[in-house]
This record gives sequence, C-alpha cells and structure tokens, in this order.
Amino acid sequence: MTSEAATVGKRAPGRPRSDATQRAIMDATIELVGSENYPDVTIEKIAARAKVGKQSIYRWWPTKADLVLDTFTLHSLKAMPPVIQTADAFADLEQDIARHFTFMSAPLVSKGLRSLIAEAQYDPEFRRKLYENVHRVRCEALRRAFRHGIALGQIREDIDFDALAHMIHGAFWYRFLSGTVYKSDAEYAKNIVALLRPGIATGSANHH
Amino acid sequence: MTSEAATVGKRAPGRPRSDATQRAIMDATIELVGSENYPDVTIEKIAARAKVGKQSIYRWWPTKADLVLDTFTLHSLKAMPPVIQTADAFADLEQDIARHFTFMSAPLVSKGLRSLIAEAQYDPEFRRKLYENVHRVRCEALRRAFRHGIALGQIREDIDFDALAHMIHGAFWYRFLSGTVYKSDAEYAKNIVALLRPGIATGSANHH
Amino acid sequence: MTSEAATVGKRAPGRPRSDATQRAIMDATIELVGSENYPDVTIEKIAARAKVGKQSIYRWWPTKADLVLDTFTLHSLKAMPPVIQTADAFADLEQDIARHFTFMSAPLVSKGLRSLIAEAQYDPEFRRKLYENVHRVRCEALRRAFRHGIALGQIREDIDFDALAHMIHGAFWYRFLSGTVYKSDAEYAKNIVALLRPGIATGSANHH
Amino acid sequence: MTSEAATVGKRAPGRPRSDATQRAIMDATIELVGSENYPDVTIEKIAARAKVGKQSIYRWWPTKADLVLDTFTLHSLKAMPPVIQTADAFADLEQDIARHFTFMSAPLVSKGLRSLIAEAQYDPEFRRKLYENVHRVRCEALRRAFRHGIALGQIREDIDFDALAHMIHGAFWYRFLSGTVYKSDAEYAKNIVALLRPGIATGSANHH
DNA sequence: GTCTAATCGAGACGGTACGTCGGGTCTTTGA
DNA sequence: TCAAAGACCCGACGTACCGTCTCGATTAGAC
Repeated sequence: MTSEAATVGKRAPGRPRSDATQRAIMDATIELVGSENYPDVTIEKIAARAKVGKQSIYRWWPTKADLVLDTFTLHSLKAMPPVIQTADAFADLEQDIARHFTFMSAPLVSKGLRSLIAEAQYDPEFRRKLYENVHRVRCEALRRAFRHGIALGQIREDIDFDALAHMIHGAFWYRFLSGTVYKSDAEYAKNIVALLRPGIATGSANHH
Repeated sequence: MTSEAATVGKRAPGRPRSDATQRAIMDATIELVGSENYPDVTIEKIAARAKVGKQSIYRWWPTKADLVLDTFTLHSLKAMPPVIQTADAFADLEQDIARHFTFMSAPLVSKGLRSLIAEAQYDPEFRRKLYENVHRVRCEALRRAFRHGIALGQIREDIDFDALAHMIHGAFWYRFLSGTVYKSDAEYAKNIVALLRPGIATGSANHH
Repeated sequence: MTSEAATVGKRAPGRPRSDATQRAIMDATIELVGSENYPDVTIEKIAARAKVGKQSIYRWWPTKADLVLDTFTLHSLKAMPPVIQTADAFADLEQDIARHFTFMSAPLVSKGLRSLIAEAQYDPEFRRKLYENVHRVRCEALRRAFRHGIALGQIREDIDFDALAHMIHGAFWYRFLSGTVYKSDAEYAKNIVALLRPGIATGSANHH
Repeated sequence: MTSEAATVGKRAPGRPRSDATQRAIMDATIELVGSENYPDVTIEKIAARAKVGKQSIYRWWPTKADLVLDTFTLHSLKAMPPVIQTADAFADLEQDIARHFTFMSAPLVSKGLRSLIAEAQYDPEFRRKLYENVHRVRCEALRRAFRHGIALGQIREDIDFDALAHMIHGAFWYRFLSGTVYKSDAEYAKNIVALLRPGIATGSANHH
C-alpha cells in the first residue's frame, strides 16, 4: 500500500487518509481494467469514475502500474487458499496447478494480468515488483508441493526445482501470451504432470 | 508487410512506394527500440529519425505495433537457420533450445520482444499476429525435432506435443517475464531436456 | 489564365494542354466554392472532383487564390453588360449601381467574392490582382456614368471622383463585410444616389 | 471574452483561470499578428511564444478567430475616446471620421483588421461577432454625431442614416479592401463630408 | 475555541504525442 | 510534353493524458 507510517503511538497531524477514497479508487480501477483495453485505462478516467481528484491518486501511488498491481493483489491474488495435502504428492501437484490455471484464466483476472505484464515490459523495477507479488507467491506454493512429495518419498531430491517450476508456470504463461486455446485447464495440468512425472519421481532412472 | 501481392503484370498507377523510405523507417525503428523504453518509442521520433513524414509510416503500417512486429520479424527472427539433425534426437533438441534461448536473450532482440509482448496484451488481434510470426515459427522447429526423434525411435509417439512445446518455450517466457536470472542458456536447456526426457523417451514406462 | 504562349506558328513540342482538363478544374472550383466554406475548398478536393492530378492544377495556377480569381472573373464578372445610357444621368447611375448590387449579392457570386476577399487580406500582391479584376472594372463603369452626366450638364466637373466612387462601392462592401441586411438592392441604390445627388449635381451650391 | 460572469459570490471550484496565462496568450497573438502573414499565425506558434500549452488556448477561445477578435478589441478598439462635440456638427463629423481612418490605418491595427476580415468571410457567425465588436461601435459614434447635428439644427432629420453610415464607413473599407492609396486620411474625410453635406444639411433642397 | 496541518474535489496549467489533413513536390506509366 | 495517379516531406490541426499546481472546503489533533 506504499505508505505505512504506523510508527505506533503518535498520529500524524492533519486530516487522516480517507478509506472511502482509497476504496473508490481501487473499485474504479477494477471496473475500468475489466471493461477497457489497457491503454484506455487512464488515471483521468479512474479519477472521474471514482469521483476523486487526480492528486488523490498520485498521493498514494507513484504510477498507474503500482495502482493496478496493488488493486490486483489485494482483491485477487491473495484470495486463493493453499491446497490441502494428501498422501499422493502428484495428485496434489496436479490439483494445485489446475486450480491456479483456472483462477488465472478468469476474465477479470486475466485482464488485470495483461495490464501488469504490459507494464512490466517497460520498466525493470516494476518487473521486480511484479515478481514479488505474482510469481514468487506461486513458486512458493509449488515448492511446498515438492517438499511434501519429497517427505513422502515420492519425489526425488536431486532435481533442478527452478527449471521445473519455470516449466510448469511457463506452460501457463506461454498459453497466456500466445493466446493459444487448450482443451481445458484440468487436462492441461494433467498432461503437464504426466510429462514431468517420470523425470522427477523416485525410482525412475534419470540417464543422460 | 501490408504489401498486396501486385497480382503480377500491371503495376498500380501513381508513384511507386519508395524502398529507401521503408528501409529508413525500419532502421529508425530498430535503433529506437534498442535505445529507448518502449513508451518512448513514438511514431513521431521514428519519423524524425528516419527523416520521413509521419504519413509515410501511417500509410503502410496501421499501428506502431505492426511496424515493430514487421521490423522485428524481417530483421531478426528469420535470421536463425534450422538445426542440422544428428543421430541423437535429444542432443539436437537441446541444441535447438539452447540456441533459441541465446538468440532471444540478445539485448536488442529482447528489447524488441518486450515491446511486442506489451502491445500484444492490449489487442487480441495483434496477439494473433504475434503468434503467427513469433510463436508458430518456433513451434514448428520443435515439431521438426520431435518428428526426427520419433523417426529415430528415440521419442515416443503417444505424447501431447502441444503441452510439451508449451513447457519448453514456456520456461523461456517465464524467465523472460519474471526477469529471473538463470545460470546460463545452455545449462537451462540441458536441465529442461533432462527433466522431460524420461517422460518422452521410448522404453520408459509412463505410469500414472 | 497565366500562361498564354500562342506566339503563333511554331507549336511547342510535346502533348498540348488539354482544354477539357482546364474546364474540369474550373467547374470543380465553382462547385466547391459554392458548396463549401472557403477553408474547405482545398486543391486536393478540387483535383479529386475534377478527376485531375494535383500537378495539373499547379502547372497552370500558382496558388489556389489565382485559380479562384481566374474562375470567378471568367465565369462571372465579365458577364455583366454595360448600362444603356439615357438622358437622365442620375437614373442611369442609380440603375447601374442597383444592377451591380444585385449581381454581387447572388449567392454563388457572393460566395466567390468572400473567398477572394479572404485571400486578398493575406497577400498584397493578390490584393493588387483583385483590384485589377474586380474593383477597377466597376470604377470604370462608374466613371463612364459620371462622364455621361457631365456631358449632359447634369453632374459638376469639380468633384473628387475617387472619393465618390469609394463611397458608392464602399456602401456595398460595408454591407457585404458587416453582413448587414438592407431593405432591397434597388432601395439601397436609390437612397445612396439621393444622398449624394445634391453634392454632385450642377446648380447646387457646395458651401464649406 | 468567454468569461461567464461568475454570478457574484460563489467562486467556481478548482484552480482559477490564470491571468498571467491569458495575458501571455494575447500578447503573443498581438506580436504574431503584427509580424507574420495571417495564415502563418498558427495556434501552435502562439502557444510556443506565450510559453503556454495549446490546451490553455483552446480552453478559453473556440477558434483562432475568436482569440484574435478578443485580443484586438481589448487592446485596440476600445482605446479610442469619443470626440468632444462643438457648435459645428460637420466639423465634428469630419474630425471623428478622420481620426477613425487614421486609427484604423495604423500598421498593427490594420494587420489585425485584415485577419478579422479574412476570418469573417468564412463564417457567418463570426461575421456577426465582428459586427458587434467593430462595426457597431463605429456606427454608434456616427449616430451620436448625427444626433448632435440634428439638435443643433444643422442636419436634417429625414435622412436614411443607415445608408449614410454605410457610405462613410464603406469608403474606408473600400480603400482598405482594394489597397487603394489616397492623399491623406484628413483629406479623405474632408472630401467625403463635402460630398455628403449638401444631401444632409438643413436648408438644402433634396430634389429628385 | 481557535490554530495548524494534512486531505479532499475540482480543474487549470505546461507539455508531449496522437492520428489526420492538406500543402506543394516528386516519380511513375501511358498518351 | 502533358496528364492521372499517388507517394513523399512537412507542418498544423484539435484532442487526450500526463503529472504538477492552486484554489476552497473539510477534518482531525494541539493549544
């Protein structure tokens, strides 16, 4: 949320930040991102729709990208609870991936994602922020699934987990970027795991 | 390319399109894409640098995105010759992937890619164009490698080649989007193939 | 008409100038001047409507203003025959003025006039051309009427004919510029002559 | 002036219009009208010279013509104080006319006038505005002189004052439009009054 | 209760780029 | 050589947003 202040005790003087304003801005952002092409999502339109002065936006978010990222992570990304782990690590993995794919494919979410991806191309710094808020969260979910598999003795320890995670998520991003349509999210997840399983399951030889 | 094929014989009336102008525009585009952030690559700057009227750009390319795509595909993507196939399909695959990764990571190429990715997020139609010119070319290279492997009896036939290609390229795009750094392109390619090999090589069981 | 050539005998080499083209250009000019606001009468539209290359216009007329003036004088101004003189010089004068006013007020003529007036404000040289083709012609008509009156002994000789002509025509131009509406052209002419008559008729004292 | 009167009391919300900006725009307009041909007086140049955004011009003046008219009336036309009336109405009239002619002939004023005349030809609505701001002001000055003459018993009451005013001002406009040069403004005024006097003075018969 | 300080809506401001229009010049083919 | 077609360089158009600024109005705690 950018400014945190807090510092306990002493309140800053002056009129305090209005929550209603913040909410109005974020709501307007969501509506616009959902209904317009991204270049048409302008600060001016957001301010107009939120019935807010432009300054009130600039006061709290340095760029439009940050506003969208903030809005998006707050309202969307954190909404997905972790998978409940079972005795079958591969089934867990598959379920986690499928669920993630479905979530990211929801119309509003994917519209927001496109906005963020576009912005991230311009600016390395924002790319880093995006990584922190979007990619890393998912990587940790995957690692958790891997560790569970290792603990169960179903997944080998000597694997390049980075490359593995890249491939799993990359499959999603590739489809996302290229606009390719695939049978279904569940099928997609199933086939990905099927292809990877022999390479990571214990007991399978890994000759090269 | 916006060229309308000419239908042989009869030339269109009027002064013909100037090659010099077209080249100047594309050269200026390359230079600017290489030296500026994408939002700062404006039609106006391109025209100025190419010493060309803006109209001469708009006459031939409907949007900046189309110009960049055209320029990019013409000067870059088609420059990569196909891999020479050997008796080891997996070595071929690895080499093809590694070479592709290296090519796409070259500073100027990746700057252009970022521009195209950003534009593609705005406009589904442009996403399709981008697919035609960038993704499909690579998919065919991969398919060629797969078919070779099948012919050699080294790769199984009952595989979801789409999901496979998505994972391989997706790994690259994931790294590209997230800004993650990986040891080296060669290593990256090697580990990806290592992880996938058991799942696609003949003779390996695919129990699930 | 700008280029005259003629020089008898020897014809210039090459394809001769096409009369059809000239006519088409002028016709298109008249139509456009009559139907559009003057700034919207562009060389490009004239060429398009005449189905003529722009160059064919520029070849014969240096500026749009010259084209309009040429067209206007050819098709309009020279169309007014001289007044038949009677034994009453003031009646002749009144008739001449009234007829002129009526002619200049015709919708198409006045649209053309406005174009010419506008152009003339920009460029002193064109102002001179306009004077030659529009104002001088009328001044001579007036002088002819004055001389007739003098010959008849009805108009005094010791008058500032320039100032007089300026006032008579000026009245028209004032009305034209200001957009003022007056009862009728005939009435207008009559009242103007009535006001001036005592000052110019013989036998009237001119005390100052 | 585009100012909306404010209706007293309550100020409009938002940042108020900047006087400095407005002044800078008008100053730049005057300078440019004085130094360039009218078609070269572009909004873009005015904005550049005034160091002002184009929008700040368009915000307050719908067209270039309105800006020029505003500037012109504000800085020029209202600058001329009324004539002091004496016991000789014709001398007053002559002085008023001469002074007006001289004023309108001043280089900067006449450059501005040409701009306004040109614009007025395009657009009937602007013609009306011009009438309100330029012609009417003068007409009232003349009427005042006439009324004074009537009160003094020097000018007849049964006269077509419209036609009369048209002739007097028309003489000026004719000279202005045609580019004709006359001895001097004072002489011009004198001869005009001399020609008209017998037609309007009391005691003179008006036989027709 | 003022006083001080920050926020809020509103919208003017100096800028930059947009995509379009027209100007006047040029370069083709064909008559 | 002229003519039609139309590409070319150029400059201005009027608009949209940018991010900053200046207003009056408001909303707190500090005095």
